[in-house]
Amino acid sequence: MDDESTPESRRSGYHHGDLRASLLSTAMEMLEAGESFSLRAVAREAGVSPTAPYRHFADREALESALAVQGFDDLRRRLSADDARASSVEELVGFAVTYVAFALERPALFSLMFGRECDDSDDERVRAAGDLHALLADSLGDVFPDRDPGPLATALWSLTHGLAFLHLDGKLSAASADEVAARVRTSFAALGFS
Amino acid sequence: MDDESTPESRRSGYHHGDLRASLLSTAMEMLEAGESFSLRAVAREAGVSPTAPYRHFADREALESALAVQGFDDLRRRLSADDARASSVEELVGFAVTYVAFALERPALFSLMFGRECDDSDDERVRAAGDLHALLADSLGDVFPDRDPGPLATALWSLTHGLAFLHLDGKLSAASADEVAARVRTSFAALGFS
DNA sequence: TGTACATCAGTGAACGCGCGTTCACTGATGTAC
DNA sequence: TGTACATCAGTGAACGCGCGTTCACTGATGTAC
Repeated sequence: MDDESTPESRRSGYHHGDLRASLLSTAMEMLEAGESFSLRAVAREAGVSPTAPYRHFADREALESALAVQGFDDLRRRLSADDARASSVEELVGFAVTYVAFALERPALFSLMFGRECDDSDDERVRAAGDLHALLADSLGDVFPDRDPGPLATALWSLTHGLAFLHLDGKLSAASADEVAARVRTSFAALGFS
Repeated sequence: MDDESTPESRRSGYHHGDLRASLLSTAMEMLEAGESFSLRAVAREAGVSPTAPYRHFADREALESALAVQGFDDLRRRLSADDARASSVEELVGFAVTYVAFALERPALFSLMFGRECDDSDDERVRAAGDLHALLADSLGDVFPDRDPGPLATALWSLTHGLAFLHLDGKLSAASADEVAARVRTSFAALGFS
């Protein structure tokens, strides 16, 4: 094995090269298309037998958690490329706009991240969710140093999360991403955050 | 048929008497137990063949919509037994507390009402959802006659809805219903509503 | 350098599951004469 | 009042579906001597 051999270059008919990564990206594409997925469907899409994924993931839930981890990290990076906190109310509202936009662009992934099922025994998942949470909590602490951050954090997170889900589930309709963003800003403004 | 013969009293081995109502209440019990259900499971539970429900519901979705209608009506009645609007901030916050409590007590029903799938072609469903919506919107108009009700309604509904879902999905944990109620009140208070 | 062998990463058939839905049917009920 | 008949409300077998998972297997790869 020389240094230039990437996983892809090592592919042969039988051995895939980097099936784990390939499964993850395939599954992510399916989520991004708004579909949910099954182990079998992912394998099919990746051009591999239905049982091959079991070499890389203990079970369906393990694959799901791996995707959730990517989702949490993606969302965090999108909120703040360099993990810089929000430092003004304006930036905080910007976070909310991004959060809702993320939910609408990648609804199946968002549901997977925040939907009912949640594997707390997956350390990476706990880490990724924690990192995201820390960014938001720290930002809030910076912007409102004088207020008890707990209740405010819960309230603003709930507000944002609710906006995301109401749009996702079609209870609040909007023609475009811009309209959604405007509604998020208006909602925050109606509560005095602008 | 005399006046005293209730549907139940007309049951025979073969004819059920009032299967439609029985299917609805069986399905509702399953939802209340937190399970989701299938047409087959409901039929099984009701002691009837898997195909019997088709006499009363066109398909699975029709049954679901009928349940959602009950859910909307139940929630509305629970918010306000006589459809009286909230007339103070305090009562408005009480609505939110009730809304979240409802979601946590009947999570599967709540998801069915507000979750992704939604049949807008079912008139009864549209009616029931509309009635609930009207109660909330009218209340808000009464309590804040001077403010543009739209943005505020969206914001407060989102806040409440977000609180419900974050609790449902285990992102906000609480040991008891009282704790949840307290968190709802605290959240509203943190935004100046108390 | 060549070879034996352990290990890795796939395959393919099969399992049992529950689902929604269709079909032709039949038992029970209500009604018109 | 009794009877013929239409209609209603069930049954039960069967369809095809996709799923997660298991199992014994085999082809490919890497390594130790």
